[in-house]
Amino acid sequence: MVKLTTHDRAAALAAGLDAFWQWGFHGTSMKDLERATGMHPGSIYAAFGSKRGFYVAALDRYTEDVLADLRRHASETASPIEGLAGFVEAIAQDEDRSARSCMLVKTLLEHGEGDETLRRSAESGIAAIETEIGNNLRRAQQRGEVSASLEVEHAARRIQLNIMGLRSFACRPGANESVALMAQDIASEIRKLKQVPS
Amino acid sequence: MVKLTTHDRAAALAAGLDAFWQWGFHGTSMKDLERATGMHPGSIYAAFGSKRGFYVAALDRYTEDVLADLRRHASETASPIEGLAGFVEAIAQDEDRSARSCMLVKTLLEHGEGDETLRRSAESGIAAIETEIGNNLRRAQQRGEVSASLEVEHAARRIQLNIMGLRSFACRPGANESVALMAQDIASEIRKLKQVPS
DNA sequence: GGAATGCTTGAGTGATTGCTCAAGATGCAA
DNA sequence: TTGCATCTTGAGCAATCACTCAAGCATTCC
Repeated sequence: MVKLTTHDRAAALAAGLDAFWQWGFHGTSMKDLERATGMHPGSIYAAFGSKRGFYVAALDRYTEDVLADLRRHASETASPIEGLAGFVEAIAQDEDRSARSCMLVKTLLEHGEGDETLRRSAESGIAAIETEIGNNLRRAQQRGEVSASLEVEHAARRIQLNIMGLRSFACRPGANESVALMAQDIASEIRKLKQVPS
Repeated sequence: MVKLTTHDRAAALAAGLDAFWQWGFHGTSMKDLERATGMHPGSIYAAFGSKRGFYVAALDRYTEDVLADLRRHASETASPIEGLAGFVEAIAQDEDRSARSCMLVKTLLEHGEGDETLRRSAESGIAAIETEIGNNLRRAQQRGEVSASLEVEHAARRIQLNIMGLRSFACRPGANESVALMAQDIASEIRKLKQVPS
């Protein structure tokens, strides 16, 4: 068999994600994607089927990245709560991406009404992240770090809402310092979950 | 002098806002705007100068609407804190618009990088709303409803971040019930500002 | 009525959109 | 080397994009 692809699919996905992340789905033309990936139109269509297919693949990759990041923070401390708090604090510190919104929220807002495929794709990513946050909270319960009576799903949703807000807030021009403050606020609210009379 | 416009500018703005709100700037074509407003291209350009000009005018109108809504809620109770809490609760109850994101956040995310004009326009709207929330908090301080030591600007930003998150969260397909719960959470957090030892 | 004024009209502009596909390049087995 | 299979290439497709402008129209003043 011949080699499957000359172009590195992972690299193309990363470049495409970057472009879509900057300019959105409608704002990114195939010409932009050709420039970003260094691929010719035919190759892009061979690899991803369509512009929409490319977007979905890039979005899936984004979700994987976020999940990996969450797990990395969780593995760095014994405390799952500290892991979550650290994850939130890191959002404000990442210089490259702190000024960028959550790609999943961006997708949801751009295609809130209309493109069902992309909306579903975004929703499943958001649900996966919510589940992962919930897993951390449940682990915290098992360790006795957090009250057993905590409604995990509700709390996970609340944390995700905060993250969504934080990442959107971070898009405001010149919001750097206040984003850091807000991240601290949210992180300390997460840590308050620990302070339960045992 | 002849009559200035056959078409009602306010009605055109409302229709245009509705279209842009659904499909975003890039996702809404001039054809869509013609259908939505019932105007012909020439008339739209005579009234608003360009597609971008139309968008900015619609966005300004949106900001005015939100500010008016905030003031209405504030005027309905003697307590500014109750006014803010009621405003947040109402987001989940508005059936037409509860599934729609904040138009300002949508603009910010769609043009996070790139269109300076639209980004500035969105930022100034967000700043105006933040100021209005701050005014409410300051009024609450003057009434002794809230601690005089509350950092008003910080608290206003925190509330707005919550609202941004809530409105984005509300775009998730089938999130109605949990949006209502989240809105209750946020409203009760606002009310907690009242519980200060006097 | 006639002229002047200024909005409305919509066919049409060139540019750009997402996408295709025949031709060329490349790699491997025999 | 030959033949086959696969991948890459990029000019070019119809459709759509934002936008224009000369002609048509309604209104008002004299």
